[in-house]
Amino acid sequence: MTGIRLVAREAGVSIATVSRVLGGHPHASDDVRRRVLAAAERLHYQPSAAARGLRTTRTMIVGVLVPNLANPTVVPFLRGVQVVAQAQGYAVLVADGQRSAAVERSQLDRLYAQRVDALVLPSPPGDPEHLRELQTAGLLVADGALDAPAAWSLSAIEGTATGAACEHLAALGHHRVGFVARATARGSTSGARWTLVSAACRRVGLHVERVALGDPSNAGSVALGLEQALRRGSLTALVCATHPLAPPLLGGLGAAGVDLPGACSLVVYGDSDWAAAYRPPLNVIRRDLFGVAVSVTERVLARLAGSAELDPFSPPAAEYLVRRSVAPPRNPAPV
Amino acid sequence: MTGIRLVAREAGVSIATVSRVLGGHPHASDDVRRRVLAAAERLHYQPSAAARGLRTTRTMIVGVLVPNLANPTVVPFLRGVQVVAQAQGYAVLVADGQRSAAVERSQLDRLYAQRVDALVLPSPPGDPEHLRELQTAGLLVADGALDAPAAWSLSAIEGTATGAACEHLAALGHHRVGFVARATARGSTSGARWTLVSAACRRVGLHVERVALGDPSNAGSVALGLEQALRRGSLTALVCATHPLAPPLLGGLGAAGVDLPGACSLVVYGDSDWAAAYRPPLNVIRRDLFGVAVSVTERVLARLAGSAELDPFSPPAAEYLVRRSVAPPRNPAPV
DNA sequence: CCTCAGGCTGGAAACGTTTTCAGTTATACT
DNA sequence: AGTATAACTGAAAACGTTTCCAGCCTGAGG
Repeated sequence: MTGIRLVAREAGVSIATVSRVLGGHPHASDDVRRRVLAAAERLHYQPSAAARGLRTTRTMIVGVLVPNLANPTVVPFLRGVQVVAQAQGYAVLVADGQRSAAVERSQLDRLYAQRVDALVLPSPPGDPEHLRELQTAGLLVADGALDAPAAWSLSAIEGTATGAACEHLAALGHHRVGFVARATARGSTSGARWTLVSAACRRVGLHVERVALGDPSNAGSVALGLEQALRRGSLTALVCATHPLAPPLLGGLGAAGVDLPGACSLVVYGDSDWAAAYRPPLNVIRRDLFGVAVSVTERVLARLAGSAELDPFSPPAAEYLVRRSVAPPRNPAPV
Repeated sequence: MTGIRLVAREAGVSIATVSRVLGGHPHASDDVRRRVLAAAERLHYQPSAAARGLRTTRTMIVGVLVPNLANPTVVPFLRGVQVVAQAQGYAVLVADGQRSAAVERSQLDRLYAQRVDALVLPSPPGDPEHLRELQTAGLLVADGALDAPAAWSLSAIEGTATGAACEHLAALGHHRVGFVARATARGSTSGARWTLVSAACRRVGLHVERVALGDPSNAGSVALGLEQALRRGSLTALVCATHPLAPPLLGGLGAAGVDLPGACSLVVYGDSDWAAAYRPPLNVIRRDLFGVAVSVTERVLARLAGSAELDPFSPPAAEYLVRRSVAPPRNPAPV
């Protein structure tokens, strides 16, 4: 004898009654209600989510699939999902794509097998086709995750901020800037940003070239590579393609003895507490990922609750924050 | 007609057979096996985890309860749990205590309701009693989460590293150090570390006093408070109680124009990429939270799989990493 | 040719809920 | 007082699996 049946016996009623009073449904005499509540309390009864889910086809779980948990950037997003899910009584199942489209697919399948009530993603998945299949199979997918080219694309979100940053650089007299990304830039993010940056630079008459960061775990090699790149390209400013790349980049700069922002200005994509506290405080292009997660999750849960169709969500634009890591170049090139 | 039944019809067999071949059980003719596999594939069949869990009493979910998701410290832990869980076919349910014992309790209940196969925590919960109840109710709790006073306590893990840091400070000629924590130090972590630090300081003959960091979001006020505290106490070194506190602390130091490490040395609890790349690189006391998460999760899953009882796990000791944020005091106090 | 064994297969129960439907009792009218 | 209505309660079905058990069929050995 287990679960609800045990409570029923303890309270001297039927399981139907127990279910009703615990479910807050009407039609239960005060006497019975008291007895049931007491019994449930005494037995520490917690209805099995599996059984309930089976019956109701509602699991009260929202799934999150992140491309790569090792990237701290996703944490604010995760937290945003957490707070609204938790507030509305949902649990959160986190799956990690581990940078691999294959892993991502298998995780998607797992999420689907768990019949999560809704799925939210911080960015479009590597394999949109697969996701679309699951969606037609009934998976409720949050806003935008499928429509990369639309409002969600980085170009829409980070376009103007990127433009502002490049204008800033140009206005101060910079002429040649480097775009720092991993040597093997497999992330779609880096790629999209490269497009953004090169377009913006062209617009304001800045020369831009890619600078590969070697093995980020080896400060010495990073320093060497960086130094050469700066000299060879006579670059006076750097744009860091992703936030996690900033620490190794800064480490390399430090090891190479490059003065920041004197010898080289820096703008990095993504913000964080430490970026604001760095010496000098870093100029960044910031997205409010927490806010986005909150809105998106709220919206998908509302849709789940059957609220009317809402107009498509457009995430807030990123902003360019000027702090102290950008300065005029030491030797302005002649016009 | 749904789920397995649909597949069964499509393949022209009974649901029992479908279940068997999909479950990899023996006794299935090649012909049937092929048909079933094909049908399952065609229909994108994914068994409902709820139904399966109901029947097998295994949910293939491991729960993680973190005290506060906003603290980036937990991310490596989370990731550790993720990689081993994922590798062994488990999904991960993340619950956030949001710094509140009450929330934590309700989240624990939710986790229990979901019948997670195992629960792992980065640190003992605020209300061990409640957890213990759930444990007797059948929740499998990972190593150590319940026995705060034993091997898991911070004093066991961070004791010697703390000692090393204090000795280092003393050896360089420091006499008076400040312990920086939030004004309202509600976290048990800060408290435990204060005990640790004051004991270690006493042992090596260092004076130590608490320094409250005002509102971390206001760099000006932090700077002011810090400056006063340093002067009034004639402190020449600071220990930062928690990692998330370091950025505001550094920001304040910067705003106050305090030279690091010239005018003031600094040791912070917890490590991260940026701490190593800071200028100067920070001396830290580091725990390998990722490694701990991996071991702990592996162990609890092994236990779940019915492997023999293992000897209790003792997490690896923290280490004191000396980088460049500690230097001799500018004006060594007279002996 | 008959029997027996053993490999395959299907029927049906069970897992713990929620919910419908019908039944029972009490209450309020006429 | 009789009846209709409402309030409350319980029996039972259903959700989608897994698994036990029994039955069937095939092949082999006598």
